[in-house]
Amino acid sequence: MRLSKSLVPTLREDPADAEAISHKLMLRAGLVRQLAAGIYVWLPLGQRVLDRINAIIREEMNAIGGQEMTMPVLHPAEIWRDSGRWDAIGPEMFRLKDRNDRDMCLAMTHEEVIAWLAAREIRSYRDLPQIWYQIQTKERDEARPRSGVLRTREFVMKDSYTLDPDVAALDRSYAAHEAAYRKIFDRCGLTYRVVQSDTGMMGGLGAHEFMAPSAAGEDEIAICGGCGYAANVELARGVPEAPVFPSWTREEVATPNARTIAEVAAFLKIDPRLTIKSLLFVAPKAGRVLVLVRGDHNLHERKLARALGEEARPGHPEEVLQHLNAPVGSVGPVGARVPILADEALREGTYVVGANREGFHLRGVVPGRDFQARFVDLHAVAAGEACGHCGKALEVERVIEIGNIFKLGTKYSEGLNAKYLDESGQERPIVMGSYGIGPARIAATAIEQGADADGIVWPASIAPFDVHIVLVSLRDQAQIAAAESIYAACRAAGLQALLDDRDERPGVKFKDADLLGVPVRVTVGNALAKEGVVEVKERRAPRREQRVAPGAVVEAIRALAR
RNA sequence: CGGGGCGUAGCGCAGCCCGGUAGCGCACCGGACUGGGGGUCCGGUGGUCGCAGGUUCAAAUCCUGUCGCCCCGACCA
Repeated sequence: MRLSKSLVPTLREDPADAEAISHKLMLRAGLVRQLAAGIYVWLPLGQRVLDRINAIIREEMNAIGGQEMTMPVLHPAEIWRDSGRWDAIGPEMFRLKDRNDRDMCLAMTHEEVIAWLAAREIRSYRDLPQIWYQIQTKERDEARPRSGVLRTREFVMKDSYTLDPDVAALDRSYAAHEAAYRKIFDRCGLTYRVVQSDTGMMGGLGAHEFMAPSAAGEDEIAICGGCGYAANVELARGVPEAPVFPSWTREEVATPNARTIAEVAAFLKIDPRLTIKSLLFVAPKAGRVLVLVRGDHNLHERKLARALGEEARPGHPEEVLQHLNAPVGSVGPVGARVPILADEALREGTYVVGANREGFHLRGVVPGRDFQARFVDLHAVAAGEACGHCGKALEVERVIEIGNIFKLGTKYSEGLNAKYLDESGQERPIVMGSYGIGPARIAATAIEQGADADGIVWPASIAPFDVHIVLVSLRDQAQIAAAESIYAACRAAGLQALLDDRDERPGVKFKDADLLGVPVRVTVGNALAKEGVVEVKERRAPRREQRVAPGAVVEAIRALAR
């Protein structure tokens, strides 16, 4: 590709709207442009990166027997009603009506279509297993699109779906996907971990996520250096260190104007770990619940939802006053006339809690003796807590979710009547799995993990080009001739080549070359006239460089790649 | 949905508090010089100041409403 004739709109300055490194660089390097919140145009260079990522995905999916297909983006409501998700999903689904006033929606994902198709085409155990996949656009009206292409409302996703006769076969399909995913992310040059993840409110038989460490990530995982335990913090259990409990006798103490844990602890001159945080939640079915975590801990609302079996919302201050007869800052479990859910860290010990009386707390409260509660894991795991398996300290790391694998089970096959006849002629539901990868997230993650102060540093496997040829001066006929011959030679050798043949000053060209991050740069400049050589230099530190005759460039590039 | 911030030329920003000719840098166009890390000089093009109302002799500036975008949180089956 010739830069002089291409749309590669590089930006000298950071765009005002971008925060994440990958977001800034994808805009500056001319990979993408934003059309609206969470909706992006992929420009030619960005498209090339996506194409290479998708090619890798296709190879590895085909290698485990995956069959690619194309599915509709526009769906009838009917199949979503059959699975129960038409009503279960809220405003995140784009909904519309056709000219005959029929309910339609835009595809957020394709379990329903797969199950619909399986219901029609799969009859016998002889038809199983199957792996079907697609690389297609999905639409989700995200509450908050953010971080460039990391979280968008319209995005391309590789989704595959497995159809198996039973759970044992599902386990094999699942393992095949995990192995394929490792190959895909390895080939894309990413650093990542595989962690246990939440199966969510919709159930499922198990799930893992592929998580790439990055400051731009939206998720956190807990990892153990000792035994290798790794899980999303939505799920991760840590054992916090217990404080030394004083031998308090139970008594009411005045705590004027002390409402927050920090204020109460400071006023009583005690460790915040000796206090209990009491939060009123309201759930649709369970009703009001008082939720307790240790003073220094934060409630993880996802864990609460799992414990309750439904989503709960924090109670309003008026509700707290009405049901507990105390303002928010003085609420506690003793004498509370609502069910109590307490974090496991509170099983042992003696604590300070709100007295349900404004301006007072109770000191010396013993869970189990002074109030009854159901104990479950509720607190968000923090770095330094002990691993539940081996006792070593856990680390907490910010990550980007680049892929997930999920054992669905029979939820969708039952809803959409996808059944088969087994060897004994018995009708049974197909057991499904679903497996996603976000190609745009792979691109953004590669930038997050590889970029330096000068710009993008692409992994060679997914770079938009293999070689970036900088023709320094258009006024030197010898340079032009050499650059053209190198460009032709690279292409003949099967290398994707970008030729910077713009009439720009050298500094501009070098800056742009660094910004674009193509793995190898070939500079055709002064050294040609002086010494008859061009420079072949790698983008990634330590930026090794070779000076070779124009005819030896392809060989030199190959040598650098080794 | 809650909290915060921002909409002024293609991009990055100043001007707004205190109403009175719409500015700067980069980019772009023409010219000259220059030519290995975003070069210099000269001359230009380009803006209904997000939109709609209102106040005023006069609104980018004050008031009301509205739309859009970003960040934090909630949400992400």
